[in-house]
Amino acid sequence: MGNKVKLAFITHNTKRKAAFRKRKIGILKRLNEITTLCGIEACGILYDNNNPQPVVWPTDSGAKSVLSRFASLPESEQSNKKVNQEDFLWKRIEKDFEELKKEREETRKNVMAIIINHYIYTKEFNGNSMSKNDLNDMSCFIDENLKEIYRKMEGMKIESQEHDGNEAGVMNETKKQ
Amino acid sequence: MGNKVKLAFITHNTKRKAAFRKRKIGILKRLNEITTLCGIEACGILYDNNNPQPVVWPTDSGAKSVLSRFASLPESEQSNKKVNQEDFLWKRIEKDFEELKKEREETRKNVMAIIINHYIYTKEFNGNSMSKNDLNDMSCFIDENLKEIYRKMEGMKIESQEHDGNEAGVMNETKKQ
DNA sequence: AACTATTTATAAGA
DNA sequence: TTCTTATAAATAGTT
Repeated sequence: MGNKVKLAFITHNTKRKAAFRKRKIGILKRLNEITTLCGIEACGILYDNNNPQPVVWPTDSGAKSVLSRFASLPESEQSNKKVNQEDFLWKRIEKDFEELKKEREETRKNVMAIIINHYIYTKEFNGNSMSKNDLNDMSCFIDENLKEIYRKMEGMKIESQEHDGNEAGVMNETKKQ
Repeated sequence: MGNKVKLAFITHNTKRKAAFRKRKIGILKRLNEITTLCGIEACGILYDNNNPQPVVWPTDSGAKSVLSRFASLPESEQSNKKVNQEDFLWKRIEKDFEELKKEREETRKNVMAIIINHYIYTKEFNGNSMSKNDLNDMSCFIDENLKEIYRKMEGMKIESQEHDGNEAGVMNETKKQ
């Protein structure tokens, strides 16, 4: 808990969304605090990925009034972040799929790492380098374990996504904020 | 030190300015973090009373130079936790696979949600309830979009994991923390 | 959503 | 202003 987190894109979908939810609140709160405490004007705009409508602080109109002052600045510095629906749609979907691929690769690596750790532990292998024999032994160990894993995970296999034509069900999908 | 402060205008001049200086940095840092961590776009504008030029994030170069200090945070905390129990091994592997399944389901829902949002946006549908016609129209819209998506995502499909017997390569796997 | 161990921000003092 | 430090606040992971 409260772990330090590396300043880099969080690939894990659920974790990233949780982080966004929490941090969004944090930023909005701080904007509210600094304006109240220091008597200044400010605004903030956050583009939630799933939502073409950005989170705007203080309010749309409040932000606009601040932005109108900002309008006197050179065009390039203004928030030219208008999201074209079409672009947005594709960008977001591609991203989702990319993340899923990454996630899958990570799972594979995790499983490998676990097996290797397990090997090191069970064999009490402490050497700095592996002999030909060690390597062979480890290969066998990994092979056995992988087979076992995939056998046990039978019901958990990730099938490819299919479009089954059952659109009637889509109305039941939860709409993302 | 670190006293709690009432959420109200700080009348003391020096204190208020000090608070602004510090909190400005805090907000800019958080904007930088949320955009990096969550892969979203955001911007923030702060009007310092004494300065006609607002602090602008991310485009203002001054703000960026402040943030550059935070760009490279210490990252290596290699917890050399040994995975050391049979139970633990299986629990972790199962968890990894479970997460991957969840991830996949989430991606599907995301795509659905995006399409539905897109429908509502493009059709400018504002009604509280849908008529039979609306529903039908929407179904067609979703259907077309899904087909398009799966066609475009052809190369991104998530195949099921296979054990290909190529254990020689495992030594190259990056071990997770 | 609520909890809690940590990390991070920050108010006041030096 | 910058640094230090005690305390408050945010938040990552978990349930």
